[in-house]
Amino acid sequence: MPEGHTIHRLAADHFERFGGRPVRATSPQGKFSDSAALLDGQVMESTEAHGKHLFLGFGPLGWVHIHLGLFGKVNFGAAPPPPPTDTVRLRLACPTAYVDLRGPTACELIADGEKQAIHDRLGPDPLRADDAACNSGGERAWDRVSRSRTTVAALLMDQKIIAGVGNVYRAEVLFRHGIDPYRTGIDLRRAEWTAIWTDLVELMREGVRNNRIDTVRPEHTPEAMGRPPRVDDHGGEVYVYRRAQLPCHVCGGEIRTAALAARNLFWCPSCQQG
DNA sequence: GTAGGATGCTAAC
DNA sequence: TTAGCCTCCTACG
Repeated sequence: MPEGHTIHRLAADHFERFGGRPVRATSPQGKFSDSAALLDGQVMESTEAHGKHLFLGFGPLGWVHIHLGLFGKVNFGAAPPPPPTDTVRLRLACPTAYVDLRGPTACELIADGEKQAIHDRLGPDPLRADDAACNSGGERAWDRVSRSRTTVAALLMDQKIIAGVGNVYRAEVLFRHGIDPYRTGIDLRRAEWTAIWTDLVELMREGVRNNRIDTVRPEHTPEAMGRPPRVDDHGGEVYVYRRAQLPCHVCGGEIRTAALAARNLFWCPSCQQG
């Protein structure tokens, strides 16, 4: 689930249900009990996302900083909440709704300064308004990308360079621009990077709206290509992600996979030669 | 029932 | 580069 679009969506969903109201906070699993006791009865004043980091603002008390990691899950429901299972790290509840957090890499109560330190070590986020505006984030990322001998596939996953992109968006955006994932940053042209950045802004915004990742252009949908309808098993329509050894939707060639920076990379060698 | 993998990241070597 | 963290789901006996 969790790439940047998921986290921005979670920020909005938390605020919609709990924003401006006092919440009940518990940690059935126990690992967040002390902080939950402090939060209990406090007002959630704001919510915010930067890359894959979620911040729930509780005024002078500080922020709940949540990072889902690979396994973390968030589940919203309508009141009354069912009895929590023992894996629930944090449950927040108000008279109308509740939310359960399970398996996060991080769930901690932090102060303003600690929150700022997290922002400082993250790169620009295509989903943050000031980064998207006038391509300012894209330009900032280009400063680093254009000087790097690292592959573009690895750069896209580096949260210091660009925040919020995960394994699905990296594979898909490279396919959409016909870029060989093994090209290095220093070898990319500025126009290619600008196209990647502006595409990510659009794709990820749509990801927030739909709460899933769809990357297939209208002219390549099964209907447009005269092929039977399909469902990718992670819930969105994509070109290459987790489609190893299947035929490319565009050229029919075989999608390849390889380990890169401890993650599975997927690409179409014939469509991505640029 | 069990093993293994997954849209992530960090610390330690 | 690797191990470790945390949970859920699928594939396989």
